[in-house]
Amino acid sequence: MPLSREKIAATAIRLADAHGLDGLSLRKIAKELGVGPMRLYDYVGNKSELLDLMVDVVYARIAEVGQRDGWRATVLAIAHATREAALDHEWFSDLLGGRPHLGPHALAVGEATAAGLSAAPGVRDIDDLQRAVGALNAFIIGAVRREVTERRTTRSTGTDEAAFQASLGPYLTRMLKTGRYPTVARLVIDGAHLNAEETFKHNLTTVLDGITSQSRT
Amino acid sequence: MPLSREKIAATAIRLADAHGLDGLSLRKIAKELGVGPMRLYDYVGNKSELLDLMVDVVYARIAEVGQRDGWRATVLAIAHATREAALDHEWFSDLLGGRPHLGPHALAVGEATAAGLSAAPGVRDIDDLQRAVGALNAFIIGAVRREVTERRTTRSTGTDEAAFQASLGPYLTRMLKTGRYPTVARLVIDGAHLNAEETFKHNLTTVLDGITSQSRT
DNA sequence: GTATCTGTGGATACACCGTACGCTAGTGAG
DNA sequence: CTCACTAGCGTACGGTGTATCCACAGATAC
Repeated sequence: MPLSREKIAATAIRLADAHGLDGLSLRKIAKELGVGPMRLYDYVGNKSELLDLMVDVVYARIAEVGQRDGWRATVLAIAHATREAALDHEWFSDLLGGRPHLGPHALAVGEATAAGLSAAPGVRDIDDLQRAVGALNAFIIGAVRREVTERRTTRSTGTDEAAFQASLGPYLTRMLKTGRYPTVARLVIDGAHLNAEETFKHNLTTVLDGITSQSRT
Repeated sequence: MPLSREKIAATAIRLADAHGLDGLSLRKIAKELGVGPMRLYDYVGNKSELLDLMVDVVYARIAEVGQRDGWRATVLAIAHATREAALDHEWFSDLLGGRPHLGPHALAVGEATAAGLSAAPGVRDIDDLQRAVGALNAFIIGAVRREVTERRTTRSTGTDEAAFQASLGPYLTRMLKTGRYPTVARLVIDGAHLNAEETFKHNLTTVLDGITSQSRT
């Protein structure tokens, strides 16, 4: 059985997609590949390195969005591709931002993002660019993390109102009845369940508008 | 030895502060408290519940910022308190956003944030509020996660330029020499190391400005 | 006083994890 | 043929979360 980093990573991704990071172990990967667990160490130094490799494989997909017409379209495309990738590989959102991502594809995505933002109005010098990259990446990391968490919660509590009421609902209902959280109550009770993709897009635009309207502080 | 959830959580927080979440185990907590590990299960259902409890203890501290004059000052204070808490308890940034945080203190912080934002210009109805809360929380989660990651990286690679050059630097230098990442290279080589607190504040302002300048879409 | 029951808490065990290390078999060179 | 090296597997170690059982002490009933 010939092995390679790519093959190990692909198997790991498949297992993580199916079972999450908690369900991913080197033994399981090895078993899936029909080899002994220690074989994997010929190709990856340790589990952490394997996780980094998996992240970079996902970044390879994000990097495929390519150049768009104009900085804004480019940055938007990258952000949306990141979100799509995280929804397809939910474990990615658990890892995103948790370590420096320096694989070749992560660097390529970082380059495309930074190059795009460097052309944005409001970004006048290297400091501006650093702040803008930071703001955008912070938003993306946080937004996909929250969205994946919400999907997982919905999945584990049921996808309809009745199932929610049966599990998390009683506790939350009891807390909201205290009257201590009126705005949260309004959000939970009255809040339409906004379309996630449109929310992401809207808030991404909010952040970009904030970046482009920045005056020198 | 009388136990309580509070005592267990406080011990867990102390251990996690010292050793990170990877260095936290129920056995170690139990040992620190001088009891058998299974004793903890009289007070917390499982490890996951303990982590949620720890998160809510940190939120109790964030909730202490109290009301400020005006929505903006309130929201800024909460965001800064969240960052401070995450810097004091770095494991908090690993958990933030990864599960719904519904403890009483987390709800209190959520309430203060939402109530503040509901008074912001640009937030006209419940949908606007939901999007604004989402954008702000996404930013905060992402920003503290990135900042803590950067601190950890700096700590593990050394705090000066020579140590960085000795560890991560060779790989990154080699990658940047390829010429494939010119903007990233500029950021790494020319980029001043911006003050983290000021960057957070600046970018937080950017997001809030984006929120308040939103026209109906 | 003795016997029995109940509750508390520790000990043991299980299934699993990442990774160190040793051993064996096969292959190639001399 | 013998020896050395390499590839790969098996075993082991120290650790994890959590299930389960047992012993002991105290309380209660007779």
